[in-house]
Amino acid sequence: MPSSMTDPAGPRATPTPPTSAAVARRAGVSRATVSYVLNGQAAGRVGERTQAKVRAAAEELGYVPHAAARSLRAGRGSIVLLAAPADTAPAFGSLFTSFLAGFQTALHGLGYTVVLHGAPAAAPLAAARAWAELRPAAVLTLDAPPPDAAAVALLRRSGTAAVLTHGPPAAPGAHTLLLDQHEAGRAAGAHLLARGRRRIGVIRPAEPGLARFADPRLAGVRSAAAAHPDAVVRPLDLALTEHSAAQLAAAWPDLGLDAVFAYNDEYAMLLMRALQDAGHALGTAPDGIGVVGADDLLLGRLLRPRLTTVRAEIIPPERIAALVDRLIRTPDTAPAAHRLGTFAVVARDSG
Amino acid sequence: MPSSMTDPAGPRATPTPPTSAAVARRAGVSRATVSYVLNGQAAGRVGERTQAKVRAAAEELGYVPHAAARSLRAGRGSIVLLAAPADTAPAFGSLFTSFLAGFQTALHGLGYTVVLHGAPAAAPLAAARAWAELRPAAVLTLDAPPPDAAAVALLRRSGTAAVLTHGPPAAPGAHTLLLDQHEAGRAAGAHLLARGRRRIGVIRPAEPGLARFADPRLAGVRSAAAAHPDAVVRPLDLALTEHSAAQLAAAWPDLGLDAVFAYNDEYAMLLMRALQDAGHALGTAPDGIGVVGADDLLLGRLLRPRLTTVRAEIIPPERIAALVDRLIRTPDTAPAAHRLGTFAVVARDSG
DNA sequence: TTGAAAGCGTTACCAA
DNA sequence: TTGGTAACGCTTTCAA
Repeated sequence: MPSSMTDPAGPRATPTPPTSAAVARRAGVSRATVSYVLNGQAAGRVGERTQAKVRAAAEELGYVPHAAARSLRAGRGSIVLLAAPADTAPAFGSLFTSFLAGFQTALHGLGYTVVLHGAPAAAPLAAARAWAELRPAAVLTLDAPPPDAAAVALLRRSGTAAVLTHGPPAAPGAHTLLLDQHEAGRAAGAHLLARGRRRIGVIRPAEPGLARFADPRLAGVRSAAAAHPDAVVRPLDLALTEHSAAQLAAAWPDLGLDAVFAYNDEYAMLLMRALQDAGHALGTAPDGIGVVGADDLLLGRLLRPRLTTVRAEIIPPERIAALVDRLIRTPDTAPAAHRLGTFAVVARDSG
Repeated sequence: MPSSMTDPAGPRATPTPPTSAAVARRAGVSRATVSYVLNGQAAGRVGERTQAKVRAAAEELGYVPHAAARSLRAGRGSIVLLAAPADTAPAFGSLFTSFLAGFQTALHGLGYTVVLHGAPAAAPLAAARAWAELRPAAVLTLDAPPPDAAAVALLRRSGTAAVLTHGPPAAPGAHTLLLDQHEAGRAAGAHLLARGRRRIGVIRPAEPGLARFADPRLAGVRSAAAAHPDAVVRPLDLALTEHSAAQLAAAWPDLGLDAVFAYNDEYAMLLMRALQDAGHALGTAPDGIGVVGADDLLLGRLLRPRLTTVRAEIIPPERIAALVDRLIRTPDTAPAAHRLGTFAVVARDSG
């Protein structure tokens, strides 16, 4: 049976993938020469004819260098590890997806490989150990709780040049990418107060992963209200279901509130529908309930009244990628906080 | 200066992270013994006292094994590479985010590491080469266009046990995870036709990455309409902006349509709002325009009329992870198509 | 212009 | 019960 015969089941997994040694053998040169040619270090060292032979041999064999072997030898890897457990992703929502895509592409352009690690949030130290096995150049956690001092120390000692967390809070020894949710609440609260609202409800989503964002937002509203002696702030629990929203709407008259900060645009839409179905007026209508969402989704502009919302102005993922790259190159940079963005109110008709 | 003094700038990156050799030296044993102890192969080979010494030394040094060195030695890696370029993620939407989280967690539980590779969709062969450098156990592309025969062959030869693509179409030599968009269109079309609609518009999103899903959906509606000689199907271009929707709504009377399949719930919401603002009735109202969306988002239940939608019943990510694991273990399984799920209409009031 | 050899961190075989 | 040693695939210094 001729070896050139095609396997009808398609290409099979070769027991041993081609190595640079195989290329060298086929081209009749040494492994060193192969390395020089294939890494562009051949100028003035290897003859033209030899280079051509090497390239041809590599091509014919379908040779692809082995990244692990290379970085083992080089002593430094090019992995940027993104730690984002399963229950975090929904919390970040569609913003997360698009951020991830841009961030990933930017890092790729800088020569890094992004590894997504969805460790089921175990003990911080155990998680850090699992990450450290990959010898990442940088670790970026979107996780809560953030790594503690011991976890950061373990990573640093195992060669991780930069550890970044998404905060607040700040993790000791790590850089912090700061997006202050408190500020979102403060902006929403200040806006409603300036519009004359004084009895403000604040939605606390029932989804557990969101408490991390919701609590500081509530505190932000409270801090805005502190300037007005007659202002009242009241937390309201709400799950992302029609049933939960109907319950809240039914209880509304007893709450005596004139406005609500709905955590985000989706909760806002859900609540607005339930309030309207229960016969309440919204926005600037007489006795209308003021509603403010967050995230500035398209749907907010399609609602009636149009939804006032708090928008996060996030710095572009390319800049964050560049920051990570810089921190990797200067591993001894003192840990600091880096502002990820700010919040601004987009005023429409609902509040 | 005592070496136990804490560095005020936090733990610094050690020039050389601790290796198993360092642990051996500290414990006064050989590297082999360390390996046995730390991998649980020590039963009946290494004395209790020695084991304790080794563990203590590893702990004190903060030793963490080097995954790349390990898999180099083992000859097989545990990476599952997920190829999803930046412009694909938005196309999959929030469904993608939640799928990704579940899939990732499931694979992690099976001992794999998920690597996200957002190669800016270059030539298929170049992309395959970049993937092959990581020597992944499996490659799963969500990418369009799918890898061609040469790309698949390159991966297989470099040791990738399983290559999976998301289709249709099927890629030669690769397994296919099948989610037939044609069926979604057929289901929507059949539903509208059964409700007596005959002049059906089909939204074609302007976003380029979506054509891949939109075109088969359109074809599906057409195939459903083929059974009705008097049925008309007409593609309608729409971007995800209020302006674009307003344009389409303004042109509506000239189109002479009585129903529309809006690609998904977001486009449906956008279009419904624009049609309502232009004075058109929707759903079962007299002369109401029938609207069908897709994805069964919460927002569809909040619209008025409530949105009829096509829902994908996707098999759970754990099952897909198990499939990938099985294919890795039996690398010579003949390429086949695996159904990812089916589509069903959720009938509400809009169409 | 090319090749030989060392070494990155691991594990597994074989000898002591 | 333990240790020496080779090998995984690659790059780079040094010598020819």
